[in-house]
Amino acid sequence: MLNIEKEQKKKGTKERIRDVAIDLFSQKGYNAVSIRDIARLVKIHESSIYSHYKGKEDIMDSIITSLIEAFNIPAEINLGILPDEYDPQTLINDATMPMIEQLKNPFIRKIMRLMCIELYHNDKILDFFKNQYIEPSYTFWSHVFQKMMDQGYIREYDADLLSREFFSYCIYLLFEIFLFNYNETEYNSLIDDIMNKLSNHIKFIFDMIGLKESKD
Amino acid sequence: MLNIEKEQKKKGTKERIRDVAIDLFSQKGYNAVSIRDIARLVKIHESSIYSHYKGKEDIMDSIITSLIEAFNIPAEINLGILPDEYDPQTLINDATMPMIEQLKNPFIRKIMRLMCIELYHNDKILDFFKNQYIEPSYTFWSHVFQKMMDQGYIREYDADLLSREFFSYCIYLLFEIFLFNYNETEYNSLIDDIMNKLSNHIKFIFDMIGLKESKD
DNA sequence: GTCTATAAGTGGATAGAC
DNA sequence: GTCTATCCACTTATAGAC
Repeated sequence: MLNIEKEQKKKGTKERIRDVAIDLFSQKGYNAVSIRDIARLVKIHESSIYSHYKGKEDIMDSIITSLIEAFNIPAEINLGILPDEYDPQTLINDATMPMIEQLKNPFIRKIMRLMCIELYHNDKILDFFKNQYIEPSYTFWSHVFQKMMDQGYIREYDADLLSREFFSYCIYLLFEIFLFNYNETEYNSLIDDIMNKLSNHIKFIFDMIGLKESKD
Repeated sequence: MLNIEKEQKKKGTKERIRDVAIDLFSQKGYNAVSIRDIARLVKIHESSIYSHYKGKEDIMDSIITSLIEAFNIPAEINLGILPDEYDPQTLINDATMPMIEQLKNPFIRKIMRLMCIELYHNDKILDFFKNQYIEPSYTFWSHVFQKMMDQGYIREYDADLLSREFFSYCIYLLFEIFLFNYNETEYNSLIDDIMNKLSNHIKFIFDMIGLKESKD
């Protein structure tokens, strides 16, 4: 029992260190934050951090693991989630909603912001972003558009190009939010703004690629 | 005469410091580079740097001035450069060519990379990027598309939205190049890749917004 | 303008008492 | 597991000799 208590206390501090580190790293960037800054906010001595982590980089590695878990992207794309009969616009809305939902979670916001900020400086983040986030998304959307074409919902067009046209804008929005329009205190209006822009983008794509008049 | 010689020598060192700083900052980021790193490469003592700049931040400020000068964006948009009769695709190509040309200049590449990397960490860069680069570009392209509509080259559509659809992708490409696909040693194939993607994007926009069959 | 010398501070990290 | 004490490498920056 006493061991379990100790274990929980230990685990608690370790997580507090990680959470404070996420706060600081996502605000100031990895390089601008010191072990001492973290220790000060956790309210333990800086040397105590080394009882939980090997060092500063070890904390960052632990955060990156959280990042990967938070996104939890399946290795293989499950296209079974796409019903055979479905209104394209609704489908896209449903598929982009998780992105909006993620933005409402402050932990995810911090961790996404950290990802954007440290993308260039951290090889592990870069690898995750390129190979586990961007690339599978392009593949996913390519399949979605191909399916829509096969079912006659949209005009025939290169599915990979369509996927790029659609999803590149989503990544652009990611950078717009976290690199050059970030305001944690007003994230509600920020989310409204993003939803509005995303909605306009989807509207544009379907105004252009939809069947409408041209089918007759 | 002797004064001029001294002046030139002084100016030479000052510029060498700035150039080395651009190299290092754009590779490692501002925080990861020390005055000593710069002095070592310029082959002067670190203290000598303070004869030319007030300190590290002063060097960065000087670089930001170069950045602003390099882009040299006019305060007011000159739509006179747009001829009245012009093939839309060619017009867009001509207007995007300067972007490609800029990428061929190694100095501009470094300074753009630095801009992307330090966007979040540096308020002056952020201000330049948002207010002097992004915003005027959106306005410019909005006017271009409006003019095309007025002349009947493209379908009627919200010009601001079209501008966003077109130019957001350009900014996305900027980040793709400098944040997550950068390779200075193979920048030739990189430029080919960018030209290809940009060309596909322009093709997409005009496949969608062009008159073609629908006018008949 | 460049150097030496040095100040004064911050950084990450470890040893050992409790 | 947390603390005190300490190390030492590295940082920006200045004063003053040449």
